[in-house]
Amino acid sequence: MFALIDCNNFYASCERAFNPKLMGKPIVVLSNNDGCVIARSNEAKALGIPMGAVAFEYENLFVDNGVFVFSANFALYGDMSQRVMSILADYSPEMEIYSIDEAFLKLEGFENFDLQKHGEKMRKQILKWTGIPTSVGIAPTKALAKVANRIAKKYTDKTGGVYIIDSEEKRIKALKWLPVEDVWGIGRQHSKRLKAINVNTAYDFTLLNDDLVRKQMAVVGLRLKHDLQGIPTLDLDEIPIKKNIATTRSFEKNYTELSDLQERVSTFAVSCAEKLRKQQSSCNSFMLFVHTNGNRKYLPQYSRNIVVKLPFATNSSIELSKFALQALNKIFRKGYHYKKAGIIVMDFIHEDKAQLTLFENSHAKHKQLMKVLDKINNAFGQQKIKLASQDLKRVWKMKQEKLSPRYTTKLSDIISINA
DNA sequence: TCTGGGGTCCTAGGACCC
DNA sequence: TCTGGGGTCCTAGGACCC
Repeated sequence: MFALIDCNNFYASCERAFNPKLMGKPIVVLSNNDGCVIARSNEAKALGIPMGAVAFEYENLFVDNGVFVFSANFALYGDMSQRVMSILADYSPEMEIYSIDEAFLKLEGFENFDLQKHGEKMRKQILKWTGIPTSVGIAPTKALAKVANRIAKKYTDKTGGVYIIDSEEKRIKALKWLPVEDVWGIGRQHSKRLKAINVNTAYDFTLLNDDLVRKQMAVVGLRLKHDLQGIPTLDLDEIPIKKNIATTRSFEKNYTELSDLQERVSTFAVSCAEKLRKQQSSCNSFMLFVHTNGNRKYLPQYSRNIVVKLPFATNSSIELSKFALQALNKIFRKGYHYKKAGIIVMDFIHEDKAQLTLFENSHAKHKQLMKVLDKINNAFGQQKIKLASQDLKRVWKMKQEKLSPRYTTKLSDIISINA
């Protein structure tokens, strides 16, 4: 059996965990630059605030309904996620961290366990130790565990937050209940096409013949169908080494000068290099893009990307930044209002297995240097040591007007309690 | 004034090889 | 009238996820 544990309204719940006054109150969390809504508490959902709502368009509704609004506090959410995951790791030797707020556990050899109790115990412990409410779905396949999780979440009172699909009747009942567009792996495009041929529920989908599914949705769709039928097809992905890493940002205002973009791009490159080193990868190529604000149709638009094949694999901040700035010079055009840029590094190789070339190689001393750099930045806070090409003065500032304290990762932000 | 950021996988088609 | 058959690698684009 597989269990899927999903944190309920994760970002909103993190904010609430440190601020009990928010219990039962509507909460929304905004994206970077306070742009749009990326998380909502149940109370906020009930007010009809959709996912992705543009914040300034909903300002009145927020005020009128006493909605508590937060800027995204990823330092807090990341740390809370780690706490939840480390608790879950004790519940099975095989675990896949699927996203910041979800994990699959493989329950192999748990035949003599009462899985309902096992699930309830997880929920209880996570809630007690972190303050985060969760839902648990358990089923013979990953896709069915997703379905079970949905039921557990929707009918928390009835299910105790844990739902198990362990019989054919339950499987069919669950699939008939689930609209096809809510199936994990069936998005907007596919569900539109499926509905056109009168496939409205997950159950209808499992009745289609293989060839049709294969033709319309490729092997991905076919695997999903089998998994929903209860034939285990998707297995745990245990050690996810990333194949691409990106650092991209919208700017708080428009940039017109090359020098402004240079500072930001250099910082994006440094951030990508740090993430590469964290998983011991080096990249062989990267893509840099810049573009203007697509929502400002009356301004001249410009959007360009450039893919750069590096002469050697690297994860050195210095080298990556240098190449990124060269690339920026190639695609920058004067006279535009730039709103967003980013770097995506690709084509990875283990940092120790990089092929040496005859003429040019990653600077040998950089490896040591980066080690020291990471150590210092880890100990004294991110960005303590920067490259000169980065934003040393840091004149820019992300719009984060409603940022909560970093309760768990910053010494000065830790709550004091008078007892 | 104001519109996020990060990933994965698959397929078709082109360029190239023999 | 009629123009082969088998590969690989790469890229862009589309679909999906959180």
